[in-house]
Amino acid sequence: MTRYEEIAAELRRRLDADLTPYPVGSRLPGHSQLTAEFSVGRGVLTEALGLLALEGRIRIADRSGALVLDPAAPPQPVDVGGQVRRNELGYIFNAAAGHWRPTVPPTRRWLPAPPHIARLLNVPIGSDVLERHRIVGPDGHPVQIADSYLPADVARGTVLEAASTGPGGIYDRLEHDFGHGPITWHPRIGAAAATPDQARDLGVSRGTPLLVLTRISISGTSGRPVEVTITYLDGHRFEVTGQSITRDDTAVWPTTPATAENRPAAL
Amino acid sequence: MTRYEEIAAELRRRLDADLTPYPVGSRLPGHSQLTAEFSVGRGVLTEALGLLALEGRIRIADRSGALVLDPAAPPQPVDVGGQVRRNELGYIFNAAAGHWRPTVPPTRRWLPAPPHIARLLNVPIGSDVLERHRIVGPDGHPVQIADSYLPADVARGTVLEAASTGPGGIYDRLEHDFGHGPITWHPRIGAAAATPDQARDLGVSRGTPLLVLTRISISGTSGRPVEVTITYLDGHRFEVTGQSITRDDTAVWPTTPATAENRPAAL
DNA sequence: CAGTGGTCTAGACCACAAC
DNA sequence: TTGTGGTCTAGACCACTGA
Repeated sequence: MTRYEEIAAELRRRLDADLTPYPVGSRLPGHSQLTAEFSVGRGVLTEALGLLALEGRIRIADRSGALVLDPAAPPQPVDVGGQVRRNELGYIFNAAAGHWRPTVPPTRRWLPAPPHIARLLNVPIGSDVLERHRIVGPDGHPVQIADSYLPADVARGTVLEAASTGPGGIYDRLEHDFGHGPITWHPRIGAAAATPDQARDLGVSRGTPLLVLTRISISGTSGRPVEVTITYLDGHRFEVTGQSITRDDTAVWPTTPATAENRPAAL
Repeated sequence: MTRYEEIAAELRRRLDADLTPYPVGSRLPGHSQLTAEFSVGRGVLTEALGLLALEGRIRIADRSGALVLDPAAPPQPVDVGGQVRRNELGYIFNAAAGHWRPTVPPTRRWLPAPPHIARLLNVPIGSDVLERHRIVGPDGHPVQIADSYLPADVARGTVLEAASTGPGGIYDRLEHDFGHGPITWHPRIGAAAATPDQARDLGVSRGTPLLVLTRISISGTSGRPVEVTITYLDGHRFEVTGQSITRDDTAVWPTTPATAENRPAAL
């Protein structure tokens, strides 16, 4: 057990105690006080607090002390692949997002496609793609980053380069005005660490695990990807709920016989 | 731009170059060489390498140099909530896992339920729960941690405390032998940072974002949760694929009128 | 203006990996 | 045996927060 793990464990114990000196919503003591109490250098303390931040026990985001979070707070559910709704801003793919609005106008820029975007859009790496970057949340509190990417042959010179894309948003333009309807969406769910920029945008600690929701839009006419949106949410606050599985699904029952190859080495 | 961000950017540039000095599969130079080249202390270099590790560009897991990873490697798909299969070891909830086997016998222990487990199992915080901890992967390469939790009234004194739970595993025991069938499974998908223990088990860098697949088992007879399994996968290597969404799903079309309340502040 | 966390330096000892 | 990354110390300067 390293020193910073010991300190993290001790702070965790205090945060868990019934009459904790650090209740939810309060701030931890500063570095100077804690380094003195534990007789360690600042580096060790930073390591210990970093562990607690990665666990979602505290939030280190501004310079006003580490905020104590509620470890028992249940994650907010996010729908994926369920009912699709629509409002004047665009399509809504999960219920909670229906009450969210952009906190600032979206930023738009053309950039050479990085490898993972190029793969999703099926365009050459480095070819021009339009990025629309939005920060979204209820009444101004940012909870979600939504980055959309469109290939040049779809978006160049269109209203999709503008801040406002009109009623129904990007998808109404693509489906109704640009002849790409009906669109099929392909969702994927991943995890990534918040980059320094993303941590700033979302107000979370550096390196916070993020839930990454990727949605590829396939044109109904050409069959090609015309857009991809990548949504980032704080992994400590949100989780995706899936459809339940019942025993009916297990009716297909291809038992694999145990052989020398697949048998576990020792059980 | 901080010094460690500059260094990370420069190393990223080299990793991206066509004739990179650090090809995929090679090892970065050591701290002594890089600190000399960039004229920085070790702390700054550690920060820079830590950024690249969180991005999945390098893996810092043993003491043999930072391994260069392939940033264009597509994530391996993981199914959730689809077809359920079964082999002699237990139920298989995604196709890839069908070829995976435990790398070591599962460890079992009784522990007081931490808050998030207690909530999932609907038992009091601190009450006894049985933890079954498994590390699973193809032919011994660990790729997945699977931790199962069962309440005392379900598992105490049963074969579920043993290393081997018999043909069909936990779920056959619960459904066929303990009278909990048919079970309904409720999947959830989240993100979390690898703890030091998990990083060691999976052979990934510290703090690596993990995909967290939670599956709650609801008894068909009592309607109560009888088990929960939490699966952890390297977020840099895996992603969950969902069912595609077509325009038919948007037939329900409750357009929200723009009002003073929900209109964006500035667009 | 005092305190905070962010960043950085220049040392050091250690367990472990590769040769 | 040499070099690696992990850990730790004891300083320092800085921008920003909050009273």
